[in-house]
Amino acid sequence: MQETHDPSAYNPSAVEAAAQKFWSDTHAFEVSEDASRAKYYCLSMLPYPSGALHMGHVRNYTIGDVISRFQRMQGSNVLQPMAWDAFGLPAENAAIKRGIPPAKWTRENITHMRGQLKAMGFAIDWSREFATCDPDYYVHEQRMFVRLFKQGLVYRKMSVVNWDPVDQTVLANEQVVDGRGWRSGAVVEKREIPQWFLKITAYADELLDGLDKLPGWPEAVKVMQRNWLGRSEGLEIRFDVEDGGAIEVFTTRPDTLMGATCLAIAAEHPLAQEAARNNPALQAFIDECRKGGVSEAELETKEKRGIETGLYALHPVTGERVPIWIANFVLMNYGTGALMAVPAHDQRDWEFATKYDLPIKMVVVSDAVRDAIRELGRDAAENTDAMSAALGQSKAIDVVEPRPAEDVLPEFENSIITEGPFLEHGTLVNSGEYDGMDYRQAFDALAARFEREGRGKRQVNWRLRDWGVSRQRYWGCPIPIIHCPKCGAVPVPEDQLPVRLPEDVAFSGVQSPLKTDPEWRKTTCPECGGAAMRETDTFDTFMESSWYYARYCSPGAATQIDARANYWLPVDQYIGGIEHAILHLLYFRFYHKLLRDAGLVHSDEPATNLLCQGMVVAETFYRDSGLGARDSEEQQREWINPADVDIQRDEKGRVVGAILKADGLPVQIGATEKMSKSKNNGVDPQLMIDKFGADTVRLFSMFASPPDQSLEWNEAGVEGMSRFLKRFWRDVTSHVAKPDHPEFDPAAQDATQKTLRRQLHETIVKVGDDIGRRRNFNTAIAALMELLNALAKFDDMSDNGRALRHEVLETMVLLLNPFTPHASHALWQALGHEQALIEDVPWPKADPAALVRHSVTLAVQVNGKLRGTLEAGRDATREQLESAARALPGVVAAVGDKSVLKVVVVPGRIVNIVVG
RNA sequence: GCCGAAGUGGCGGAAUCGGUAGACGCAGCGGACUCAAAAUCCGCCGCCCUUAAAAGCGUGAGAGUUCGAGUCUCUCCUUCGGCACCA
Repeated sequence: MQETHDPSAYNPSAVEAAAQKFWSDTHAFEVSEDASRAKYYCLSMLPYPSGALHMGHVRNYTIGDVISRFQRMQGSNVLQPMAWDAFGLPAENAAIKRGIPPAKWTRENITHMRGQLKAMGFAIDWSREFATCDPDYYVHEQRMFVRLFKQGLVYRKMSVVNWDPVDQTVLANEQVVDGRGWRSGAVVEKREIPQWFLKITAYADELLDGLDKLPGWPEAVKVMQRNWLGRSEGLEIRFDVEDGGAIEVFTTRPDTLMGATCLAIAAEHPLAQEAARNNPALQAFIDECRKGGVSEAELETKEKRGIETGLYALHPVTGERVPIWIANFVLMNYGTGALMAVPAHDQRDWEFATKYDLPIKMVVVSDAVRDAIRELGRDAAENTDAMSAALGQSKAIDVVEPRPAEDVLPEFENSIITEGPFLEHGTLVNSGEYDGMDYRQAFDALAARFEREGRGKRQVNWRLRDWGVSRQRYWGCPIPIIHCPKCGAVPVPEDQLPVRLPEDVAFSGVQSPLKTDPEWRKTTCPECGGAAMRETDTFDTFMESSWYYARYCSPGAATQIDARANYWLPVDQYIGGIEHAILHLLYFRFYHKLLRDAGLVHSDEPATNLLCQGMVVAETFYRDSGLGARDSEEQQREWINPADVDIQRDEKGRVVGAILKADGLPVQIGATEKMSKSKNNGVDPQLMIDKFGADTVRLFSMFASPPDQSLEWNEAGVEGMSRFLKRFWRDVTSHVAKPDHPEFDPAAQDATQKTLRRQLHETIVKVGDDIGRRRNFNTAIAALMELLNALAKFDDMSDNGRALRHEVLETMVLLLNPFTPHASHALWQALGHEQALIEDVPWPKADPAALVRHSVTLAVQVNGKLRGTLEAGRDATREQLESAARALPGVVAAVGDKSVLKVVVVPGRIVNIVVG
């Protein structure tokens, strides 16, 4: 390589190795509690050790590192830790595929990926590292579970899972593809098995209210969590069943009760089971409902189907007979597993009623319809137009002929809705004594009535369900429970924890070794001493990732966490993928409240600021592989890695095609998608580090897009970053090679020097604001590039000019440090500093005198269109600005002989002349 | 199906509080240097019409609010993330 011939050229691998060695030798990132300094806890979501670092990791941890190093330069005591989310399904899959035990596979991956993270130069305190599969870690999780068990926050109940009837195993939702098991291809069934649950619903109110105390979290995440929690106020109402028994329904719209034309119950509802006993058609329908997976996406996109049971309930107000149906869209685990269908006022009920020809009865109307009805009551014939208009608004039928109100009204009330339901709140009609009431009045009146009659009550329902933590898998934390035939489920006593997961197992099949090994589970009951069996299920891996952030703060503690945690917590900045917006971040918040209620932490929320990064995407390329036409589109394509493709362009630079480097023949260009194995569009960070150096990779991943948007990997763009760094390196090294110069003298500066120095100090302000407040790293880097471009045009070799160049370069080394810490470390030394940059060199401060501007450029518009610009003093009056604007040639031409109607003057920004 | 987000030049993106649309980078084009290439440096670069200038058009589509809309409101389209056992 040419660089090696020029000693002043930038050599990233040598620069980075030297900087990393220095940081490691000086333990630069190992921190401890120090009450005299402001703490800053910067946390990135811990990686799953899948084998190798991917670009998503690079992006995530670079964001965290930029913020960490920036905060350190602000004088904070910064903690940035790292660990491994080591339990999980992929290790089992790898074990099946390659015959390696999950523990071995996982630990080898960790070793490899740790080396890759170190090569990126992240300012991580490695002394706090752990893996969640370490018994030293999960023992605390087991203890916590036992404590919660004793507090009644843990319970066991039957719960539905995906069952593969061929492999005889439980499948994760991910392993169900189009309703079939991914390995066996068998149609998946729903099966109920006993599982352990954590009572997260006991904290539902607090999880909801807490969102209002998190101004540093993205609004989108808070909205998603709010909707997920799904608090709704309604009425629980009992419908008596004609031949005995009763069905409880929950509704948020009791005002539509008179419009209920059917009850729908879940297939798993006891009444459905009962009705099917002597009815083969019902049983067949229920069996049909058992087919397919349990994921909500699958259930909700299924065709809405139902079957009449032949049973009738009695309407709680009118006493009318209401048919009872079994419907596949009623969820047994939400509300009561039964609902009243009001087709006129609910989208799904409307579709169901239309499909099965059930009556649709309108009982709520809009204000416009209400007014029309009132008008009609006075004089029907003359108000048909108003009626039509109102009916149109409520999507109801047309009224053709003027007719008396007494004819029109009943028809209107019963016939509504050829297009769809009326979903808004309104005024009740066709509801007997409740006619004329609004939503709130009807709600209160019916609630009072049912509470008096003992037929119903006000009820707050949540969409949130308790957290099912049982997994029928091997590679996870064992659930510390012993099943005794006499004493039932008994928690493992403290002194017998941890229940260790055996790691030296033969893992060849789909079954968990814990379940197939007849010896492992044998134990004695802690209560009666009799023979008993261990629980063979393991925890959901979200259990481990729900409290790791707290463990970092108490390395080596004998308890789960100790007092040191309250120095660091809450996390000041949490960073991770937007895909974790709901589940992980909700469990994370929940577990923090559990730790708080155990007296271990003092805060209510685990993290004050949250940044959700977007995905890393890349172009895809493929060839049709010519398999059979019956195969799906995906299977017919052979995906080609972007590294193996050359792009072809026309003379304007537009992409016209792509060819495979190997054979020179064309390939198809696909969509730009998330990097994945299946689309073969992943770019290996290691190759990029080897080719360009970690600083360039860091710089590009921060420059290509703002952190919350998706990032498109593009190697030509990486080369651009490499050019910038090389240029900067050369500028600094050639500057320091020249003779010394005196201090910069502001009193002696000329106009060009003043302009450059103002840009320098504006850049200090902007970069600090972009990193510290806006978290827009791309624009911070753009501003630094602009400054370097300006410096390239500055060829002043006078003493003052050289002194200013020194100030610019030295400041840029510091401003770039969060992004390119290795190069900055080396260049700081090159600039002659004894002290290493990491040894708490502070962030530069802008000089207010350098920032002063004496004039501003204003845009001048005529009727909102730009017709010129105006250079004006900061203190110019509105009148001065207006007359100067009106004198501009472009303005004179645009105004012509039209009359000026209005002039809008916004000092410092714009003059807009409105003519007519 | 439900919840959330995003759509701006050939491409990634900028425009921070409703005030000059396209900063910065990539790609492309032209030039300098070189025996030549690479690297580097300089210049041009939204579309349309044009010798040029000027005008006109332009932020997914359609409407609205405003002196002024990429930005606010409504409707729609497309793409992406999540949907409780992938992590």
